[in-house]
Amino acid sequence: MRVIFMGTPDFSIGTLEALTEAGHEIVLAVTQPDKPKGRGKTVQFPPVKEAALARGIEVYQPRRVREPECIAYLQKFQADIIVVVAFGQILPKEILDLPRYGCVNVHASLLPKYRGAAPIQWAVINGEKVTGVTTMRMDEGLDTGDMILKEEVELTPEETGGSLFERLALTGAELCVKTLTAIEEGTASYTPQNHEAATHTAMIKKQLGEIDWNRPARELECLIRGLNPWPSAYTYWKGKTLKIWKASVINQTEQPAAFEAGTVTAVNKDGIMVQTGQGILNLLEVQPEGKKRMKTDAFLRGYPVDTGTRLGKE
RNA sequence: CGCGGGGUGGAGCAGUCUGGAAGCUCGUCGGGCUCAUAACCCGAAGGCCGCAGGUUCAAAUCCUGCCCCCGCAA
Repeated sequence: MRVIFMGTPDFSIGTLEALTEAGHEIVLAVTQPDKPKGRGKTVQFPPVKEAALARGIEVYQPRRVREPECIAYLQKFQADIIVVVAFGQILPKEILDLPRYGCVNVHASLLPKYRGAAPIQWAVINGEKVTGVTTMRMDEGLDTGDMILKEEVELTPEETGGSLFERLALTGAELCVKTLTAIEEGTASYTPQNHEAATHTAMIKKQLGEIDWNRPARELECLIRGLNPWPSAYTYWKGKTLKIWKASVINQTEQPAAFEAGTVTAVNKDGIMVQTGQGILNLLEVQPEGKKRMKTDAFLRGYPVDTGTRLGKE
């Protein structure tokens, strides 16, 4: 099929590649405009742009897709279908109705759960056991379209936002190819979502990673995994930020907390034990400001931490 | 030219301001003690102090340029 592909981050690339390999003709890749990023504020291409250019695919980066000239431009390509994977802009009805087969979206959750911006990370943060990918025929709502295919993926106990991201990107790519095949063959079925059961996720903000030690250790451990590798969970130590990359929950029976939340209760080769609102969290991998991430025992060589130290904002 | 921290034996750090013997906590190797140990004791190996140039009798330390890593911000 003649496909217009819309996407922006790394997550989208797998699908772009898979569609190409499946023999579809990507006639245009639409992605967000270049933005100054990183330390030197240098302008960088969105990942999808890089991938598209590497394959000789034309790239289009409209500020707003709903502008009339943008719609007119897209129309010229006479695409059979538009595939949208984490594009980052809302599509107006004019575009949704443009191609013969409409617009298909690959969403990284089991709809109708986790509609919205960051379904992958939220699934980890919330301690879900299972999540997945859903393809749907887009309508004007936010992830409200009729579902076409769905595939479940189980989370591992060590799952991080990053690892799940990679797995779902692969799953999504395969599922998207299957979806197009079904559409092309006329065998696709469209299942309306149960809107009553819908849940929504907010965009991940950096501040979400600031650890509130009053929360249960179990929740914090999920938060740490979900926000790894971006934007990471962190606390404060001696006035500087200390990122927490890996931690484990120490089983603690009904004993009442002997320390205030955020207090280091013990330090040894196994890690740094921190009192939380419920249970002890053992810090296994950390990163001081300006330094690389390191195992806790390495951290302790150069930065002695005493029992009783308080973590968090002063 | 967005702001800032850092590059010192295998790891993490101190030393740099106030130039003048390479240090700390570990790891590794050998030996000892011990029923035993991630414990303790003794000993050893391992560093062009990111790279290049400059100042100086003398540079990890001061000056100049470059490379690399990282935090914030976006």
